[in-house]
Amino acid sequence: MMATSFSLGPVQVNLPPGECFAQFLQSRGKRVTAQRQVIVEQIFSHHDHFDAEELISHLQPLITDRKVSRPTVYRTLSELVEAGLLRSMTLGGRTVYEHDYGYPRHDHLHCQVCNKLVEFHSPDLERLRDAVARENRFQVLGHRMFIIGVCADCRARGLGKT
Amino acid sequence: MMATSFSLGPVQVNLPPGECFAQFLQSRGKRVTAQRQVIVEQIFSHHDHFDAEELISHLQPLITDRKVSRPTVYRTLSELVEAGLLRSMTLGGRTVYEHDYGYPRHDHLHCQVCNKLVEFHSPDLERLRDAVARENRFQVLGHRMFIIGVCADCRARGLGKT
DNA sequence: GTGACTGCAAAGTCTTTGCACGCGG
DNA sequence: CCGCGTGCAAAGACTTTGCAGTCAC
Repeated sequence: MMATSFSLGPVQVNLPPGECFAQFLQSRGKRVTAQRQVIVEQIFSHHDHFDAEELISHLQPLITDRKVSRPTVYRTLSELVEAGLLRSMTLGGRTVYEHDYGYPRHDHLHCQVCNKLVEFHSPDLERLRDAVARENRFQVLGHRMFIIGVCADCRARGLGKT
Repeated sequence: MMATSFSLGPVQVNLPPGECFAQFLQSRGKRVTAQRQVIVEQIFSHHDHFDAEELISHLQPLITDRKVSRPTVYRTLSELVEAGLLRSMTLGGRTVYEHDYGYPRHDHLHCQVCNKLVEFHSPDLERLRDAVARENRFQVLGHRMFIIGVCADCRARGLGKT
């Protein structure tokens, strides 16, 4: 029985994200600082999509107390992507992040009205991707797929009729 | 036999892009100005992907002569997207445009090394998209799919080995 | 101890906006 | 001639960088 309400369900992982990040840092001769720890903790305390600004607003008290600064948040986000803990995508000009550790690969439906991101997973999409890449003699590193549209809620509210 | 070298081949259209844009403008009570005309002409003079900065550099003489300004280029690009003549996507923080008039719908392989965009078309992808959207009760407006990888050229040059 | 990390302030990059003049319809 | 469109300058949104003090190891 699952206590989580993730739409795709968690994936088996050995270490909590913080540990994993610490190992990554150590393997690079980087340091495990209070700032990096608190940022990872905040990020993995719940599953959602977020951008730097949203993360910063969640860290607001720490920012105000000068315990964490805006540049450090940006710097740490890059490191987390490097470490494979986060995935990043660009959505309407800003960089949006999501968990890529303890969470299955997936793609998104993007509601143009409420800006919501809904996740889905499709093995067929990956097969299609690999086939196309093969035809074009591309080495696949990954992909990004967004289905753009209007979600059921917004349609129900009559906001998608335009 | 085709004289064009487009990777996907042109599509039948009634009007040249400039005409089409003029009609769009008129239908909205907007004006057909010299600036708008020269910008559309430049954009559709050859088929490629470009961002605002690249377009501006192609228009450099006109910019220097104060015949066209940077804000006008941005404003016109938005109008062309609205008019359905261009499609836009965000790639690494900047907005990239491509023809969406007289050219078939397609998706892209994106080479991480040389930054090249290679086009492909897959009806299967659209079917998959529609099926996923239906499952999630989304009204489909479109999609964006990027296959991220390393192109054959870059791999041949040994640049994809990391 | 020493060098990586941080906060701060400032700069960068891309894009948008306010405004007064100019020109299309 | 009305008012949309323009160039200009400036602001804006988001992100990065230079630097000197600080802290992890």
